[in-house]
This record gives sequence, structure tokens and C-alpha cells, in this order.
Amino acid sequence: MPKIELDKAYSPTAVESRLYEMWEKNGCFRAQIRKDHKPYVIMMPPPNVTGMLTLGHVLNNSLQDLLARWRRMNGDDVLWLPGTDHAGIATQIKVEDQLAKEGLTRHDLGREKLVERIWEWRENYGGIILQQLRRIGASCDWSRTRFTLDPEMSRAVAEIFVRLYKKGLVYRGKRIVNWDPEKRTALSDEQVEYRNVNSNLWHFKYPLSDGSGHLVVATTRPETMLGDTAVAVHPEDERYSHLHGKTIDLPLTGRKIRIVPDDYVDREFGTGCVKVTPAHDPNDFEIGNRHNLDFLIVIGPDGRMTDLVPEQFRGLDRKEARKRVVAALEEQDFLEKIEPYTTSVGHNERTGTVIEPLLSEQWFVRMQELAQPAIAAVREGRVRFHPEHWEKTYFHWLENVRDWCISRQIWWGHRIPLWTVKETGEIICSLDDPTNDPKYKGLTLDQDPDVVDTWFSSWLWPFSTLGWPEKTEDLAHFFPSTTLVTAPDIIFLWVARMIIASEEVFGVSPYQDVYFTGLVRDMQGRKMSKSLGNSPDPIEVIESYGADALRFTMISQTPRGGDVRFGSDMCEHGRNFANKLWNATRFLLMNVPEEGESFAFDPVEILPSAPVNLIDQWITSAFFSCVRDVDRALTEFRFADAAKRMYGFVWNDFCDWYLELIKVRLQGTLNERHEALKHAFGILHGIVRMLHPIMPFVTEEIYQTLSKLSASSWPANLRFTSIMQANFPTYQASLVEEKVEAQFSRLQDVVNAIRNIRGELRIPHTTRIPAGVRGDHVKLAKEWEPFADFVIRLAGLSEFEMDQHRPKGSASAIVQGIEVYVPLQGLIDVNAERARLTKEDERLLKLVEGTKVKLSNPSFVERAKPEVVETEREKLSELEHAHDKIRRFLDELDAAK
RNA sequence: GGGCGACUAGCUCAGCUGGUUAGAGCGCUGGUCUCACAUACCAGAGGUCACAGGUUCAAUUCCUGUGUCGCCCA
Repeated sequence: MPKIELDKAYSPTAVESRLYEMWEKNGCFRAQIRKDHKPYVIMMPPPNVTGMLTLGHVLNNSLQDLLARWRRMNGDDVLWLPGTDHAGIATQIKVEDQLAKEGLTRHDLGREKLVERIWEWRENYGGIILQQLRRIGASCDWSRTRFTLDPEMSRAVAEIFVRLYKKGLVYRGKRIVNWDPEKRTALSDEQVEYRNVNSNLWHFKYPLSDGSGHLVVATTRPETMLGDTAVAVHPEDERYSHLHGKTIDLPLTGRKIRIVPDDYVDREFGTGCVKVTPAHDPNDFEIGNRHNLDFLIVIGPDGRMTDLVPEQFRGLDRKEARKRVVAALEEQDFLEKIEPYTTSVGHNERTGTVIEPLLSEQWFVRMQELAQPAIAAVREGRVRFHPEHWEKTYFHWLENVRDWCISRQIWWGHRIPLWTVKETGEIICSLDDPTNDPKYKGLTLDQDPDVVDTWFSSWLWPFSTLGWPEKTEDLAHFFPSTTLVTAPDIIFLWVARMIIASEEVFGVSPYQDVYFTGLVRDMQGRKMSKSLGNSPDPIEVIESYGADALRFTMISQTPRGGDVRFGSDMCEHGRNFANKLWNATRFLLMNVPEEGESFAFDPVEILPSAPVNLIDQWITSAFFSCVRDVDRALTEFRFADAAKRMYGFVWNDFCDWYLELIKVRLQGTLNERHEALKHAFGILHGIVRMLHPIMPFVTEEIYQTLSKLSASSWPANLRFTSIMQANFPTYQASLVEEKVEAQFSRLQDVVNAIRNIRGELRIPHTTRIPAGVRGDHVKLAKEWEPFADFVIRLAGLSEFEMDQHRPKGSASAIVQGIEVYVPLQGLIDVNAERARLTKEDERLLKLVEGTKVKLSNPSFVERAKPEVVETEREKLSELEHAHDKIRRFLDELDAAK
């Protein structure tokens, strides 16, 4: 067996690409359908096909990968299904921008050609993000990659549309919708982002037709006054009750409009009179319906004033129209005043265009009825949210849900499966194109030109990706899925709707658990944004620190569901950890016997019997406690806890204590050396398997190395091409021994006490000093004799005594009731020792006093639980004991002076 | 305007169902290139747990209010 030597530092770059290729080549990520294996399914939230990897994606997908790898190593049939979203508007914009550079518009190309161009674009540039996901080590099943516009997915969209249409849950309605005049399409309420904008409140005088004076109305949108068809006042507002039914001469237009009483009006706001523009405001629209008002569309779909306005304003852009209207009103003395005002204005969340509420005919999904099972699903715990509090947001939305506007006036997307017979006006809703149906021979059929909202395909993602509506094997095995990991900003857009769709189609929820991650922010707590330039490119971060480092850092720094503050230099944390693990391995390998000698180790999972050596027992016990905690943390979606627990075990227990301790044995006899190494490799083997889900690359690299080492003795059924086929360590209760851990903690405390004395008294490491524990010799010897060498090594001692006698003028400490001493012998400064002891004296005194006060309170002793009082008493006696000792040491020090 | 969340060491965060000597990582201070790792080792300093009330024998932990910050909805 050749000696294996590792580099001094772990360098991730080369390792990562090599291993990822190996995994893919061996089909390690491919989901299997096996008898007697539980499926574990995660549907990746499909990123936009136009998207680039952000730190948000990294966090999200690292968590999904962690879960997928963890469950896979636990033997589940894991399916992590990746894909992209066709992102209707965003993608079409990309290509239209390209066309613009060629001096063309989409209308020059026409529908078919444009769609062709977009497909071409997708082939060339789309889905880069899926390549980037490979860089973080994503172990998704690429063979099942889906795109929301794949033919199978289109089939699913048509299917659901037809079903809902036939149930009357999809309908055409004329409503105020969120209109994007830039892209000339409607948007759903959820795709509009409201921003506060500094603007004005304009107060206009509207003269009464009878010449008896005027009313004053206030508005944030002067240009819409051209479309006013009423002025509303509150029915019970006495100031205006005499005006009900009278009319106004609407300035600039020469139109007479009515004064109507309506509850909607807020008497406190402005003058209590409201101008009503039913075709351009959702509330005014309702008022318009209630009072049979005219609906005048004065701003067209292109954002320009229509022919329904006076000539001087026609064709003007809405911004320009605002200026001109105000100017005209001012000129004619209809302007009362202008005051600064902050108003909330809807913007397209993607492009930032100011949304125009516009009366238009669109397709809607009737949501109220559909929402009920989705509410029940969460209420009954069939879907659990983590953190739980998101349920409140979810319920609030669903309980007040409004109908969903699903039609979009763009070309890139799923066509609405509706045809109108030109001659008869008959509407055909059909899965298949009826154009060639003999039934309609001789008639002209026009398909609805619109496409559906992208989310109308994404809401089917949990099952359309598995072949629905076909009855596929995948659908049978992998639906419903298990866990969804996503960001809370799409709780309405996506999560709620997916639950709705699954409940509607299958009567079940699409997953059991939803984990909501937080937002990734910069170190100042600001959102990552392109314009701020505060968003590091994950790929660059990976190149300088490694994917494992990025993953580990993000996951361990992420509060449960809370926002993460992230700066790339934080990745040092993860990088150092990977390096630590690497060097621990390196160290063990350096101690492997030279070529020619036989050496074999057993993976910890198949340890034939419990270790006999106390050190080995301790690390084994600590390892399995860690496994238990990690397992529990992952089950409860406490990812950061899991990461920190593993970190603590590996760094502190394994490296700082265990490896230091076995150095003693590695210098012992050949047999001792073998025993120590065998066990150490066993634990290391467990560690890499435990860490693999969170740091896939470095652990695989180490696993591969260990495999070479153990090839001869390792049972064939436990030899795998990849660590991800090996088992995640399983908790072994029988190997966790509290007594051993307690004994070990005494050893640690004694060593720490000596180190503390050394540190405080400024004794350099190079100076070897004697130290000892005092007490009954026989008893002490029994416990401490076996540890003498260890204490000597770890505390840097010349000798370690176990005696009744403690030399006068020693530096001392009390830990767990054990008296530890370092004979001074003029080695150090008496004053420094006095300072050290005084500090300890004061600390203990404070604790003693505090505990005494507590115990002398009769109501505490009476009313607190007996075991609490008992613990408190024991604590007091321990503290007093230690305190007395410290006092005596101090006296002794003074006497020695 | 309504709702949700946060406020613990200089920074980023743990601390679940009330009783702990309030923790970790980074940073800081001092000491070490000790033959795995200076991406390291050893030691140390640093917190009236945002504020004010209340419940309780006991509150960082539960309740109410205030303040600051963030997010969502209208």
C-alpha cells in the first residue's frame, strides 16, 4: 500500500470540477424507483430561464442539496427535480430588446417568427443558471430537467384551463386590471409592487352646473379628470346632502357629470368630495357600477390619451398630459392649490414601469372557492410551514383572495385554449385545436390571442413535471413531493397557488413541508441589488473560496428563516473549516505505517465492538451525540444548528482534543499506534459522511482517499463509487456514554486549569512545568494514572503528580472539586498569581452570595420545585468549597511572602 | 392605516416549553512558526440580554405598552 500524501492546504478549484463530472458520469443524482424505499422529493423552484445565479439561489439550492444528499444517504429514493421557468414577460423583453437593436419590433416579425426567435434565444443563452447550479454541487436529477414551456407542460396548462373553464372557475370579465403600457399587457395583482413616490395632491374646483358655486376635489392623478363621470360624496355628509343628484360642469370637457352619494367616500379626506373615474381606478369602477356611470377610457393601452379627450390632449403621453391638464386648469382658474403628497404607486415588479389601472376585458380565475381546500390543508397540518409564522400571511391572503387575472397580451407563453367561431360567436374551449374539426367546416375559428400568466404554468410544477395529466410511473412514485424550499416573497405568487392546484386536481397537498429561507442582504443589511452593486457574483466567490466554503458559510450563518447578512469574506469561515478537515486527514495519513506494513481500518458503522480505550470511547460517544443532534436539527429544518454542531464537534472535539490526545499513542508501540489509527480513521470516516450533505466536495475527496487506504479490508458491500451512496451515520445509543463523557470533561478541565495558570502567569509554552492534582493518593492515582501522559502532553508539563502534598507557594485552581496546582519554585511572579486568585475569589464570592440570597428566601424554598432547590443547594456547597480553597491559597501566598 | 418579524459581547448570530456561572464564530489583546493545519495553536478581555411596567418565589425567556429597524398587505 503506497503512502498517501496530501497537500498542505486544501485547494477546492480542481477538486470540485473533477468530482462533479464524476458524479454526473456515474449517474449519482438520478432518482431511482425502488421497492421498499421511501420517496423523498424536492421540486426545485424553477429560476427564470433568463436568470443568473444569485446568492439567493445559492442559499436556496444549497439547502435543497443538503436535504437531498442527506435523505439519499439515508436510503430514500431521492428525486430533486430541476428546471426553469419561461418567464413570459422577462424573456420576451430580452428578445425584443435584441430586435430593437436591429431596428425591428415584434410586429415586424409577427407572432410566429417572434416565438421562433425566442426559442432560438433560449437554446443559446437560456438556462445558464442551471450550469451555474452545478458549480455549487447541486445533486439534482438533470435527466428530468423541465422547462415550463415544454410541450408536456403546455398540455398540462391546457388541461387545467379546460377543466377550470368547464367548472366555471375561469371566466372572462371586464374589470380594472393592472396594465403595463410599456409592455402592453395586463398583470396580476401580485406582480405589482407598490412604491411610495413623492408627488402632489392637486385640488381642483369643479363648478356646479346651476352656478351656485363649486366643489373642491383632490386628486393625485390630474390627467384622469378628463375621464371623470361623477363626483361622489358620502351619503351622510351633511355638508353636501343638498347636492345629491345635482350636476357639475366638468372643466375642460364641457361635460355635465352627476354628484352621487356613496359610502366609499372618506369624509375626513380632503374636502370629502371625490372625483370618480370609473375606467381608471378600481374603487371608482365599483362606484361606477353602483351608480350606472359611464366608463370613459381616456388613457389607452399605449399610455397615451385617447380620442375621448379634448383635442388638445389627444395622443399625449400620460406624463405630459398631466402637466398640460394642470396648466389648462390653472389658466382657467380651476386650480385651488397644490400640496406635496406622498402616494403609493404601482410598478411592474420586473421592469419598474408605472402601472396604469385600466378597464379591460381579461380572463380571470375565480379564487374564493379554490382557496378553501388550500386553507384547510395548512390549517389541518397537511402542509407545515417553517418557520410557522408564515401561515398567518398565507391565511390572510387566501381569506381575502381576489380573482386572478391570468391573461397576458404577449406572445411568449401558453396560448389560451379558446376559439371563437366568427360567424356564430360560439366559444369553444378545447384541449385540441378544433380548427380542423369537421364540425366547424366552413366556419372561421379565431383562437384567443392571449397567453396565460407564467404562474399559471408554475402552479402545476409539482405534478406537471412528472407527466400529468398522463398517468406516469414518476407521477405515481414521486407525487406528492416532500419538501419545498423557497423564498417567502413568492408565497402568494407560487406557494399558495401550487397548493390550490394540487388540492383541486388531486385533493392532496403538493408537499408536506415548506421551508422559507430569508433574504440575502449585504453587511449593512441592505437588499442585494444590481443597481447598488452590493451583490457578489457567487461564481467568483466559489472561485476564491470553494463551493463547500460558500455553502457551509451561508448555511451556518443563516438564522432560521431569517435574513442573512453576507459578505464574501465571511467565506473564510467555511474555507478554514474545509482546510481543517483536510489537515486532520493529512495528519492521520502521515501516521499510516510505511509501505510493507499492513494496515487496515474499519468504517465506524461496522465497528465490531465498543472501543476499550477511554479516549476512543469518549470520541465515539461524542461523535454519536453529534450525529443525534444533527439528525434532529435537520429533521426540524434547523440548518444552522446542524452546521454549527458539526463544526464544533470536528474542530473542538475531534481536532483540538482527540487528535492531540492520540499523538501520545501514535508515539507508542506499533500495536498502540495501530489501535489508535484504526479508530481515528473510523471516526474520520463517519465525519466525512456526516458532513457530506453540507460540504459535498471536500468530503468526497477525502472519502475517495480513504477508500484507497482501506481497499483490502473494507467489505465489498460497503465500497462505493461515491460517498453519496454510503450511509449517513446512524445514531448508536449504546455507544453514547455519559459516564465516559463526564470523566473526560474532568480531564479537559484539569488541562484547561493548568493552561490557564500558564497563560495568566505568562509562562511560555516552551517552558515545561510540573503540575499536579491533590487529594487522596490511592483514589487519585486510580483515576489519573492512565491520563498522566495525556495531561503532560496537552498542558506541556515536565511531570504530572498525583499526591496528597502540594508544595507551598504553588499556583492553584479548583475545577469540579479537584485541586490542581503548579509549583511555583520561583518560576513566576507571586503578584500575578495573587491577581489571578483574587479575581477568582471575587467571582466565586459573588456566586456564593447570590446563591445564598436565593436559598434564604423562604418562598423560594417553599414554592420552587424541590429538585430546583436541591440543585441550588448542591451548587452552593460546591461553590463554597471552591471559594474556601481559593481563600486559603491566597492566605498561603501572603504567608509565603 | 392593518399585520408580521427583529432588537443578547465591537460585528454576525445561538439560547425550544421561565431556575444556566448567558454561549459560538469573527474581530480585539497577550503569548506561540509545539514535527496536520499561521486558512493554525494557547490564554485573556468584552454583555445592567432595546426601554418601561406587569405576572411569578424566580424573567434574557411569559404578558402589556413604548422606541428603533425591516418586511408584507391596504
